[in-house]
This record gives sequence, C-alpha cells and structure tokens, in this order.
Amino acid sequence: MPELPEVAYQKKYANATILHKKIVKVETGDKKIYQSAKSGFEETLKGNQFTGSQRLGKYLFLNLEKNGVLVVHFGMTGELEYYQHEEIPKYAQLTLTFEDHARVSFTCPRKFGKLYLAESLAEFQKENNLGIDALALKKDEFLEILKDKTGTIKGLLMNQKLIAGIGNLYADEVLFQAKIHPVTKVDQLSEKEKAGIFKEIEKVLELVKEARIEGTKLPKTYITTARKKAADCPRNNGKIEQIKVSGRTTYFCPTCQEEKT
DNA sequence: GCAGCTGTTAGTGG
DNA sequence: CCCACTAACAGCTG
Repeated sequence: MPELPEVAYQKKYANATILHKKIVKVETGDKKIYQSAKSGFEETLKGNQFTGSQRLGKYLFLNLEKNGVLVVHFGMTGELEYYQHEEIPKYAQLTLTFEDHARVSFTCPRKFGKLYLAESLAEFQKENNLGIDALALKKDEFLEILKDKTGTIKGLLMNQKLIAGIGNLYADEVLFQAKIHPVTKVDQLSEKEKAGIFKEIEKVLELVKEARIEGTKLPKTYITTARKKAADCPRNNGKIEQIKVSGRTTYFCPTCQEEKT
C-alpha cells in the first residue's frame, strides 16, 4: 500500500474506523516491525485512543490522546484492516481491540513495514530527515531542491529526504506525463522542463489519490496502467521500454520521453 | 524452480 | 559529500 496516494487512502480509512475509541487490548507481532521496544508500544497504546491522523510522504501518523503519535510505514505490502470478528488476520503485526470489541490490525506479509512511537509529526520528520511532503511542495521549494543536484531526475524524485511521498511507480508516471526521460540529469533540465515536472507531481498525485480513495481506475493515458515490457505507449507512440534507474525497474516511452544527448 | 516486485537501508565504489 | 548500484529483508505471483 505504499506511495503517497495509497497512504492517503489509509489515512481516510483510519479516520472512518478507529478514532475516539478506547484501546483495551494490544497484541504485537514480529519484533522487526517495531522500531523501539514492543513493551513501550503496549504501555503507550493500552487505555489510550486515537484522536486524529496526519500524513507526511509515505508515513501515517495516528495521533494519540496522550503520549504522542503512533507512526506507521506500510513498506510494500502493509495495510490497516478494521473488523468486528474474532479471528486475527493472517500477517497481522499489531492488533488493537477497542472497548466496543471492534479491532484494527496492521497486516504486513513481507514485513517491510515499520511502526514507531514519536512525540509528534514535526519531531519525527526532523529525526528521520524527511523532506517536504510531495503534495505540500511549492514551486520555489522544488526549484531549490533541484539546485546543484547532479543525479538523475528519477532518483531525485524518489529521494524521501528531499521530497517525501513519491516512489517508483509515480516517479515513472510524473516523468511520462511531463515527457522527460527518467535518466535525464537534473542539471540538464531547462526551466520549462522543471516547471512541467513540478506541475505533474501535483497533478499525478492528486489524481491517483482521488482514484485510490474513490476506488476508481487510473486513466488509460497513464503509463502506470501499462507497466509491462513492450506494452503499447498510452499515447500510441510505440512500445514501452524497461530499464533500471537508481536501482529500480523503470518503464518509459522512448518516443514521448526523448533522452538528451 | 526462479525472477521480480509499489519500500528502506547498509555497504561498495566512482 | 553526492550519486549509482547491489544485496537483504519475506511472501506471493507468473
């Protein structure tokens, strides 16, 4: 459930299900999910309740009535599951039972998810060197981030310390929409191209976020729907190609996204 | 059986 | 220090 739009959906899901209910039981799973002692989570959560939520990049912050926030990172396969029945879902790594007997589990088959306790979003952001949330980013901040960078634009977009929230899928989508080749060096981009990329960050993330929340499909004009080698370009400009950029599988259209020489 | 995958991190090397 | 690449994590899918 990982990039910004999917986490935004999880935030909405949490708001609709688990707020303002006293937690009466805490069951923890694999130690590797917990970024501090499990006993601390049990002590903090039991008898407590969630009062609201916030999101920064791919992190969800569940505000507690007392003692700060529970921070959730979904890894590649994490999600929240709210339910009324007895049996705990497979791969549950944290299960909270509320006083009305409803429950929520953080499930995470691949165990790449992480749970933290923190004082606040601001403290967590500072502590973990997280960049500006991709949907809160202003154009002048984006241009400032690009300044003096020498790497590929795709690598930069995925760097959570610079911009928080964009992962492999939507980095590809932003660059496809902006018609920029993913290996383009940041210092080779024109002002117009930088402006175009900035605009597409907003457009793509807002659109995908709404689609995730509404449960609707992405437009056929999106390369995300054609993430296959030799798929047809959504603009009918030939075949999609697959390469590696910054260690991640990258799909792009060599016709729409011309490489600079 | 094997490779690849929406995520992050540590280690290596240019 | 910046950047690219690899491996590792663990389960599922094709």
